[in-house]
Amino acid sequence: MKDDQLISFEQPCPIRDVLDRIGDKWSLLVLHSLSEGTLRFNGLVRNVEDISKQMLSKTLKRLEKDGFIRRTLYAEVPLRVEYELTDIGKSFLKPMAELIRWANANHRDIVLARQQYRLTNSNR
Amino acid sequence: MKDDQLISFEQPCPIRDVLDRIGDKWSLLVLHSLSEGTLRFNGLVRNVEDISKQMLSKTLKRLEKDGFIRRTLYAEVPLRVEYELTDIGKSFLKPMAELIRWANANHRDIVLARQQYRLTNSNR
DNA sequence: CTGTATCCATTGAGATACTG
DNA sequence: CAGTATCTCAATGGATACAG
Repeated sequence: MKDDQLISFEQPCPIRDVLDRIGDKWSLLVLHSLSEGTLRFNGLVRNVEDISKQMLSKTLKRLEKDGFIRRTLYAEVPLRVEYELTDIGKSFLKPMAELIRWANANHRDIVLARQQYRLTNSNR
Repeated sequence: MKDDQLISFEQPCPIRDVLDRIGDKWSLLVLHSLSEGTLRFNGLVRNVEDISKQMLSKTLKRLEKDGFIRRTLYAEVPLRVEYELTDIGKSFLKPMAELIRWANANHRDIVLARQQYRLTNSNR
């Protein structure tokens, strides 16, 4: 596949479709949390900084629906539910790590560019 | 840097900050369009499938503000404006290509997982 | 040619309270 | 323990018309 054909515009566009899932506020953080291993619901609440139970619930459902994670219910008392990455989820860790690495490495430059932009366009 | 420290929760979290910029609907497609070289406004409108002038304008402004692209105005008649990637923008192409490659490679599996999920949970 | 202004519909996200 | 229901607010995105 040639580089200039990386983005396909067939319906639905894969990159658009994938971005719609992981481009939200929490998905990447949840996936990262699960990269170390299985976690329970409240474990994720504690592990993912500042996420509410409600947003975690929604995020987990979407990720499960798209096959990134697997939900296992143990009918015990009290209830136990475990979340873990599927093969799809695990394979996604690699490009995700690249993205995170880039973000960490370049965040400072972006912040500086933003400041410079504000200075240059203070005459708005 | 250890892998489990890839995501920093310092304020502001770099990955959150970067995702907020490129996680929207058009940024990635615009950056990809510019990866081949300089383009003018209407060139981008033609190049980026289905984007409206208004969304292109907003997207370009954000990308410029964050230092991903550079806008050059030529005061001719008629007006000419050129957009091109900055060094930050160019360096971002690498992790972006990884992401796109993954999306293209795994999109089919995601669609299948989604169908399977619907079948399994038809008793909702 | 290169945009901006305005209005509107949809979605994401947070707070709180409640359930099996 | 593991969620859901409801409400509200803010941000995104799209259509159309207008402007320098």
